[in-house]
Amino acid sequence: MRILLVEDEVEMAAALSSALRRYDMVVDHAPTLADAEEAISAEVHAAVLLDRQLPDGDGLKLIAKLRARAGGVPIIVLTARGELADRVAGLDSGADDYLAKPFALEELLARLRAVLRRPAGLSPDIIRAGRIAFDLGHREASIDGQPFELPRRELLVLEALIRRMGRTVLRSALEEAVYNFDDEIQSNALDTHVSRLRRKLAEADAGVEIHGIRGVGYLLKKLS
Amino acid sequence: MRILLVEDEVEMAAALSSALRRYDMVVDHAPTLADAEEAISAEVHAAVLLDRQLPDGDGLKLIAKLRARAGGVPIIVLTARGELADRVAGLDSGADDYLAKPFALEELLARLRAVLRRPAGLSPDIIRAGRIAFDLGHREASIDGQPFELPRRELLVLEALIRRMGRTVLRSALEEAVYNFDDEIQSNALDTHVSRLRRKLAEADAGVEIHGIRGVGYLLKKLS
DNA sequence: GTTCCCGCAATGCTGCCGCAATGATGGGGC
DNA sequence: GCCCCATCATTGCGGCAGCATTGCGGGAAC
Repeated sequence: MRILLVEDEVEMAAALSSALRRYDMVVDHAPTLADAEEAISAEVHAAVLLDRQLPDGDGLKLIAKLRARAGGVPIIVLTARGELADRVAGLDSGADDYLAKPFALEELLARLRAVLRRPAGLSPDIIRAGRIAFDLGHREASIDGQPFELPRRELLVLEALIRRMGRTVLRSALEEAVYNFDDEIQSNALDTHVSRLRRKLAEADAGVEIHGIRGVGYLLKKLS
Repeated sequence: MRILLVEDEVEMAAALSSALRRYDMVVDHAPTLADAEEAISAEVHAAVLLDRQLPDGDGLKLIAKLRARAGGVPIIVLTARGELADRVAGLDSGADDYLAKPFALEELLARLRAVLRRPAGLSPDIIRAGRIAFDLGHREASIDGQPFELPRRELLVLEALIRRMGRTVLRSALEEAVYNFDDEIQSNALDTHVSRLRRKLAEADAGVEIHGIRGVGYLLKKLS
């Protein structure tokens, strides 16, 4: 289990390194953003511990590169800035967890365990299909950077379909994605949403189409 | 996006529900462990928000069941107990994140976003045969990653056969797999489905063939 | 007040599915 | 071997369930 530790303070780095090694992890230590970039191109890591305050910039800048190069590496951001706004920014920038200094070593280890438990190969935050980009984090669709606004239910349909792009989505699964337990439905309301979404996708020339499979469900397909 | 909220305090539950709904999530609310168990057996949720202090026990007890029944559901534990030991216990028991009350709604939403960014439920139940992959969870077949679309009945035949790959499936067993009790059939309808499925398997060059065994049933065979 | 989402119902249509007819195949009896 | 019959395979066809689409009205949000 190889971990990348991006941290400039020598004492902190030494303490973390030895602690992680005690748990049978291999630690690569990078004191700067530049070192970190070199490290991620040379090795594949099981997780990244990332300090925000580094001599050559904010650690968050590294996240995009990590996502691009090694898609699903779990990232835990370490920082002295414990304010709520910062914590939200950390998570929203794509990190998997966020820990404010000072923290107990034990807690870091627990969070690391939690993050490593997750299945390997995370999907990206933004799914692209045809000319559509769907931002799962902020739940919004766009076409060529222009926001593609949809009513709530149609957005839910699109999200469910795009998450399983090119694969069938059972009709029942779609219903569950769109409707609540206590939402009672006695009509073909779902069909109408699919239909209206179809029309909008076509009008916007989105480059995808919704394909219905009789008796089974739907699937989202790239247009050839 | 369907969320299960396990929380007994009515005010807290109401606040969370409305907040989540404002972000276009579909919320099932369970005030007790018993309700929660019922909910997870009835539905598949994209994530679970779990309070620890419930009228009928510690919320952590639910985690094992969630893992057993719906493998990869992200779980966020909510609790008033903010002590370190508790937080570590929460994460180590299999939760994906842990949030101590009181927490800012914004932070919960950010953590939920982080956790939902992960791939939607990897279904481990995929059977491969020849060039075909059959996803039991999603009831879909694919060839070389391309969806292999089939009408419902033919899909059911394929599923029954592929589940017993290389072994004979009694004609009666096939009938049960494809038809309900109250479906009355008086013809060779099953044969027609087998036949049509055969043709499609051959056309798609699926690498398997359906072998008929006179007086007994059928079996699915790899092509040499 | 105005806008627009959403559920409902009516309509037309597509293609699945059951049926039956015909052809093919295999196994047993002699 | 040869024939015969039971069983299976295949194909065309028609009915109808399920899907697609559209207009409408209630109601929520602003």
